[in-house]
This record gives sequence, C-alpha cells and structure tokens, in this order.
Amino acid sequence: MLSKKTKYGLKALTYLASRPDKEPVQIAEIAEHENISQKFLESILLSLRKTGFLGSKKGKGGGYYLIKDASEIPMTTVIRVLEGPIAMVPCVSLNFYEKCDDCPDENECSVHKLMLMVRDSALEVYRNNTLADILT
Amino acid sequence: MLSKKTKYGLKALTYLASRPDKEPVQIAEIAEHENISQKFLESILLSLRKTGFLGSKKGKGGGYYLIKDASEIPMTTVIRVLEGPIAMVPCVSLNFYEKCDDCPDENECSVHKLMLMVRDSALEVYRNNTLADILT
DNA sequence: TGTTTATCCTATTAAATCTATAGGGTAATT
DNA sequence: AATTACCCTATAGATTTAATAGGATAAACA
Repeated sequence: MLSKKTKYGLKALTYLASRPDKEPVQIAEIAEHENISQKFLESILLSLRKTGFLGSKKGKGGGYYLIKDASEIPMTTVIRVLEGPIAMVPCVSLNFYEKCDDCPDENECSVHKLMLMVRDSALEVYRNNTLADILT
Repeated sequence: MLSKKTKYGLKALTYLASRPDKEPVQIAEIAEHENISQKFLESILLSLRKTGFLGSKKGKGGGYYLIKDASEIPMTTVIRVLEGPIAMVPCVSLNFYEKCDDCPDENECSVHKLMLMVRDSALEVYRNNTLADILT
C-alpha cells in the first residue's frame, strides 16, 4: 500500500509542476488545494527539499518551488525518496538490498523469483515516466 | 512491502507443489523446512484451506495438500487472498475499490494515473504466472 | 528597527497494522 | 483409549504510519 506521505508528496510535486510560473508557493496553499494536513505536508516538503527536488524561500512571498523541469524528474527517484524501496522484498531490491533471515539460497526461492519479475515491471513504469508525464 | 504472511504462504504453497506425490504434509515439516514459526504458519495454512487452495487431513498421517494442480493456481488469486489488493491505492483497485477522501476527481489525479500503470504492470506478471511457474 | 510572514526542525503521541503466541478443542488413526 | 495433528479464538508485543505540538530561524517590508 502506498503511504500517505508518498501520495501527498506526489500531489504536491504535481501541483507545483502544473503552475504556469516557477514562483514560490506557500505550504498552506498546497495543503488547502490538495486536502492535506498542513503540518504533515510541511515535513514532506522539507524532505523533498533536502533530497534536491525542491527549493524554498522564507519570509513574505516565500514558499516552495521546483528546482528542475518536471520532465527531468523520473518517478524512480521520487518513489525511492518518498516511499523507499520499489521492490516488495529486500532481497530483490537494487538500492536497498538485504538478505533474508530465512532462505539459505535466493536462487532456490520462489518468492524471490516472483518478486523479481514484479520489481522489474514496476521499475519499467517508473523509469518511463517523469513528473511531467503524470500531469493531467 | 510484502507481508510475512504472504511470503510464508507462498513458500508453503511452493513446498507442497514441489512434492512428488500429493500426500498430506505436516505443518511442522513445512515450518522447519522453510524456517517459519509453526503457530504462525498454522493460521496461514488455515486461511489457505478456507479459501480453497488446500485440503487437510487430521490425525496421524495427516497434514495439508494442494487441491488443484500447481499450474491451475494463478498468482493473482494467491496474492489477493494472502496480501489483499494488488493495487497500491484503493482508487485503482479492481477487487477492493474505494474512493479517496481527498481527491474530488480521479481523472484529474496524478497519483491515480501513475498507480493505474503500476497496477497494470503488476497484474500482468501475476496473471502470467501460476504456482507451477515459480517453482525453482 | 520592529513586526509580520513563512519556512525550518525536533520531539512526541495516537492510531493502525503486522507478527507471533497462548491455550485449548476436534477429528482421525492405531 | 491413547496418540497425533489439524482447528479456532483471543490476545499481546512490536513496528510503522500519520499527525500534532511548539517553538527557532530567516526574509520582507513599513
């Protein structure tokens, strides 16, 4: 299940990307427009800034804005920052690999085999779509 | 993230499917072979029996066994029974649909648009693979 | 320079979900 | 009758997620 954090983060990025100009947008405006708890959104935008997706400006007329063009923001990196691993089990994760406690041999594991295919199919979608592609 | 329940359930089904005969296998044997808590596995196998994947036999020589041939058990149904919805958000789920509280219009939602693609790609994998296909 | 605006940051709590265990009941076999 | 092994409910512990609280910091503007 997609976390609210990821959902809200995506919505916020979309809202910023659909803006005609690149002027800073206040948290309050995004929160109201997307029906998100303002304080919760605040922490999400903060992490998106720290990971290099957003810039911010303090004081009057301040807010958040996209640093890069929406077409240069692939979904793979957005999902990994907000949601974490794309893989459903750590043993098939490219960026968050971890061995299973049980399971002596991954190559003999049916779950590994299946989840490898699922990961690849999800990865293909995320790699083929940027923020610009999911604008409505 | 895939739940342990799904992981263990899949492993148990695989273990039963890889058996040469269709004789009942005891919970204890599966639990030991797959490194699963026996009591936890017990509840998982119970639900797999109730949903029609397994048969069981009590008393000495008893245990669980596959009712159908592994090649007739599609991953879609296994995943839905063990894990729940295949979709990552309820608003794109075929079998567990639910409208989002926020989001006045699904057709205008970028998350919806993206997750629809992800669901379809996962669905294709699950539909094209039966229990027989993931045996190692 | 002081007030207002709005982001920045840490800590904490509330809620939900997942994982596992406890403890006994029931049915079949020998 | 004794043993074996599944059946079933309830509950506790652990982890994760979602949200809130409360103030610190920095920029704009009169």
